[in-house]
Amino acid sequence: MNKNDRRVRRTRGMLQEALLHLIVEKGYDDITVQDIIDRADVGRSTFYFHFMDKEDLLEWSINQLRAYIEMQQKGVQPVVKNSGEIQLGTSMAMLDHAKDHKELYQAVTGRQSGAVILHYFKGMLRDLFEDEMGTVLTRATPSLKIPHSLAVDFVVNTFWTVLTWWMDNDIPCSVAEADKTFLQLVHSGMYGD
Amino acid sequence: MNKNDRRVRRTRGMLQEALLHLIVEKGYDDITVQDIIDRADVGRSTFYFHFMDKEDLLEWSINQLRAYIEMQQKGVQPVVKNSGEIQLGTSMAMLDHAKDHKELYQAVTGRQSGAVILHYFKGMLRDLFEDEMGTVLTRATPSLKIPHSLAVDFVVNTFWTVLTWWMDNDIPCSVAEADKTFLQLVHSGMYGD
DNA sequence: AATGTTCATGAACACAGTGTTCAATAATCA
DNA sequence: TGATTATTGAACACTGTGTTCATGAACATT
Repeated sequence: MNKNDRRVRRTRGMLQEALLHLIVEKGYDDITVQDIIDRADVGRSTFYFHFMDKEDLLEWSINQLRAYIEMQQKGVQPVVKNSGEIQLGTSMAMLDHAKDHKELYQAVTGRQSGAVILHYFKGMLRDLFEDEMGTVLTRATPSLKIPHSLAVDFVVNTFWTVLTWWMDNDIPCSVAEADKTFLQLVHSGMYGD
Repeated sequence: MNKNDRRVRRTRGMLQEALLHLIVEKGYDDITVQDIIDRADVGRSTFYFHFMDKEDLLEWSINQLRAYIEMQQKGVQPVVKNSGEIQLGTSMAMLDHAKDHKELYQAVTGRQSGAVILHYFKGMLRDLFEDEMGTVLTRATPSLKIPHSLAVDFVVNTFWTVLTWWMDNDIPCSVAEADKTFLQLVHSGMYGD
């Protein structure tokens, strides 16, 4: 299968678009392969020619997003200011993207979501944050008390918490403010500083 | 349907036990109703006489757990020490329970889990923590910068992070130490204090 | 111990969704 | 243009769901 064939690009594009729209409409878990091919107007056998199943299509779609975020993220170098404040590219890039695709992110962070989609999404976040933290953490603080793996999990889950909260409540809160809240929680918790 | 009928208690008990064992064996999502009734050795129609579906049985089971934890938790009053340290009953009670049912908690926190089970589990955590925090937060700090709903989410997710990390890595770390780590992250983040 | 009530059983059923196969057709590439 | 490669749709076997119903078993009560 030649991925540069115009037909292939077209088919995969339509399937991905159908998936994303359906996630917004009914949540990932309730989607059936039938729904996807109906919406994309693609033959059943065609779907299985490209992807093993629904999950395979999701994984591919998430990887497309990952590539995009990685591109955006490279613009912002992770920084540790003198004041102790941290700045990360990943969180800003993700929040920006979330702002531009609010419906999708509301669906992914909301109750309608699914275990699988969460798994892949958080997996992506983990990779992205771990990259940056490798740089920041060693530079910023040899005095970190908790294990590295727990630190990464903590950052990922705190980001997820803020993202979910930001998406759920229609709060007139800018990307910068959301990012600041995230960094504050990670850095100093609810009371520290 | 009389819930005190010995037959009812027996049937529901067998179904719950089957569910929990199957969660450990293959993860919630992969379980079918067929699996449950096979393992419980209960008729198909009997299952549907008691529960609407797999999810209904799960919800009932989680509520059983909630009742148990609430009982345990009441032993420990939430405290704010002079040093600023916090002490919560919920986290200790949960960690204790997790220690005694490690296989189950590993299955629930692990990759094999499911969206539905996470939803109910975190819902339970949210209720329990919110109760305690209503007391602690108002008493401890009028200077909390983030909204209350975000604070509760943050506590729940941070607890989930620590619990998951504790279950995943077979670290020889006591309940008290895990609880301390959790409280530190919530209170002061990774760097604060 | 007998009785009326309630629960448990298992087989049968219609239904929805999955993933595969195959021969025919249409679009693409070079 | 001709060879290649993707797409199509219908048919198929399969797995699991949730319901129904007549029969049998366990229960509480007197």
